[in-house]
Amino acid sequence: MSAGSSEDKPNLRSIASLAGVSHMTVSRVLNDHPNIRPETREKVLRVVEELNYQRNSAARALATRKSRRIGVIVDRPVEIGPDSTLRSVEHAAREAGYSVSSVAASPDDDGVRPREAVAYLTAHGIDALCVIAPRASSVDVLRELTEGLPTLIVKADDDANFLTASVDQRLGATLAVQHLMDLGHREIAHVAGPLDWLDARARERGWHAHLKKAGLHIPPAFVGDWSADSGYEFAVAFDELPPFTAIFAANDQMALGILHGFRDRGIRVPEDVSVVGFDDLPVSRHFLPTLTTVRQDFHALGALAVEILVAALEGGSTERRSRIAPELIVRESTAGPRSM
Amino acid sequence: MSAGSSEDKPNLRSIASLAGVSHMTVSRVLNDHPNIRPETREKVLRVVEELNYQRNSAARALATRKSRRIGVIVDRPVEIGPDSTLRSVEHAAREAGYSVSSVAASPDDDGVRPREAVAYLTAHGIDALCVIAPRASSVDVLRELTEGLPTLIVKADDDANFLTASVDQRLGATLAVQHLMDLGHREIAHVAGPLDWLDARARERGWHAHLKKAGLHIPPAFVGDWSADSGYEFAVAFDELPPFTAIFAANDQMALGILHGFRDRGIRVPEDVSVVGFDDLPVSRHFLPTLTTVRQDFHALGALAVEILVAALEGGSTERRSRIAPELIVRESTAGPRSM
DNA sequence: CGCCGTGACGTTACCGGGAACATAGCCTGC
DNA sequence: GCAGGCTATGTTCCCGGTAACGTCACGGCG
Repeated sequence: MSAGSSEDKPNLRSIASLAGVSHMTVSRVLNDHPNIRPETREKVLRVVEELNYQRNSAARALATRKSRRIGVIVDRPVEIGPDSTLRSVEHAAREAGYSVSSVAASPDDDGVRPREAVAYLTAHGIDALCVIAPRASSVDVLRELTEGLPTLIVKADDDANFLTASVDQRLGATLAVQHLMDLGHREIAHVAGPLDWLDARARERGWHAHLKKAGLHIPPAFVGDWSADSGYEFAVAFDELPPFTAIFAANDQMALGILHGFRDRGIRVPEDVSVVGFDDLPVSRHFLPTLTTVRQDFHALGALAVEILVAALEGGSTERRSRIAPELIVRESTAGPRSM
Repeated sequence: MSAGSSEDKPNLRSIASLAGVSHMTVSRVLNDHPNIRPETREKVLRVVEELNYQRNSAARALATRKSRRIGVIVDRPVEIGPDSTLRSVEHAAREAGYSVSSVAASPDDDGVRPREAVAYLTAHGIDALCVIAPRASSVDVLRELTEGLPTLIVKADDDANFLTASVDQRLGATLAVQHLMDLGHREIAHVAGPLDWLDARARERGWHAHLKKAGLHIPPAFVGDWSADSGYEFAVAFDELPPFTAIFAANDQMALGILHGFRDRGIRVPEDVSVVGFDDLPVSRHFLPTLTTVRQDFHALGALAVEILVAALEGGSTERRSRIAPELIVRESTAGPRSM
């Protein structure tokens, strides 16, 4: 907004001169030192605000000999979904001589708030950004926030603003639906994730498109929230046999909830209804019945993301996107339809 | 080992003077510049080696204007076990104005190698260290590696060298065993995690001690590897009804594998055998049967760990350790013994 | 034989903050 | 009326690296 003022990032000195004080005064204001006149403080803070100044954490760390960073060692993390992608991003980054700072959604809030997350990360100094399991709304916000910051988003669609890498979600959905069709199912429902999530959307579209191509009836998708609880809720909504013979669930957790809900309703899987999940969690092969699902190679995905990012950072960015093929894993939860 | 040489950490200049060159030459050697005579390079590297010199990443970042750090945003991570502790450590650290660098075991290797992990973390500059889900052997190695680095280990026993925080594992085991005893069980088996893991050991000891206190028979514990697969293997080892009426599994994943294995063997849960898990994963309430388990508040644990660490870093370390109480969650997988 | 290019370093000036010390105005007390 | 002590601010130097440029010896060449 402000007419082309600063070429480079502002620093202590530049705001000091704009505020008409010395850089130490600015430093003191920022560090909440006492003995600063309120009016001076305000004057400084106004300039800080206006230039959107952020302290350089490296310089600070150098001067104070404190990094304000805590190292964490986690032995035997559980490898599930986006978490395992993060794990392998960290691993691959470490191999490439990079370190990783991550911001994850906590169970309390309703997802990461991209604005805060980016602010936090850039404040601590990053050369590149990687976004895992994004929502469409987040991507829109990121578009403006990541100006000049090499950014990779784990999503399938190409994007002029971002690097991308992904497992082919539509293909995964197609594999699941095709498997059910091969078994003879013609009424195939879908329990989707929240459709603001790109992965949820891609899986829903894959399901929809493949049914359409086969000329089958397309029921409305039920939209869950990724949790097993939401799968359970879906399943217990049917007193009698439901109006379909198979379900494609957008992830394994919801599929598990469905198995549970159906059992509570006396609906048998796979005799009455077949269920397919998505992800192939390490535990899914032990669900009862064991779960037919679409395996994603999260590990390869994380490694690929880092490879692309590092290439963009260091070399002439060769590839801007890449896609990994998922794989159908057939287990007990799917069989021919009851009417056969 | 080397007789008290350096007071402070070595830096480029100190190496340079010891090697009889200028600091720029050292810098060039370290950065693999051409135009360095092999003998000079070796001379420098020898000193670097001897002083165990590590570049200061903050200074480097300041000079190069590159942090070699990748920011990652993960939306909707799965909240399971140690992973969720890490999540809340990150969250709490962020709130306290700290950032986090983590090293996690990857599925390929056999756990984090503490020496490499600490080297990596210190190379990137950390003020403190937090170790989650540690093995006894790791703790021993860390003892010598973390000299002068405030370190918190998530473990129950007090330790003169480290800060500690934990969920009370023995109490958790006691709750599980007591619950089974209350139901009338007198033959209570245990499927343990690898006993090098402190948590596994604490749970095994809790089980053992509580059986002993009640004067019950103490069968040898079966040692799994935390995975559902290992629980399955345990369960399918019995053709007939097993020689116990209840099992306390050291985590929910192994419990799930046990449920699966018993179903494959035609052993009913809870009619033939009761099963109790540990952790209360979000999915455990949807296992079939739904799993009775011991809930750990991983979130509180992570927050507590950071609180203690930050207190140690900033204030006069008030508390050096703290313990959180677990909670028994009763579901379908436990009932009175078959002989009743 | 003097010129110039190049290899192998050394010197100096930064990067962007903060600690320590210096300074200038003002109030207080004797 | 002035020493002494605050308060609010400025100066200088330093943190530990790296970039840019300077220096010096050596060797080929016209």
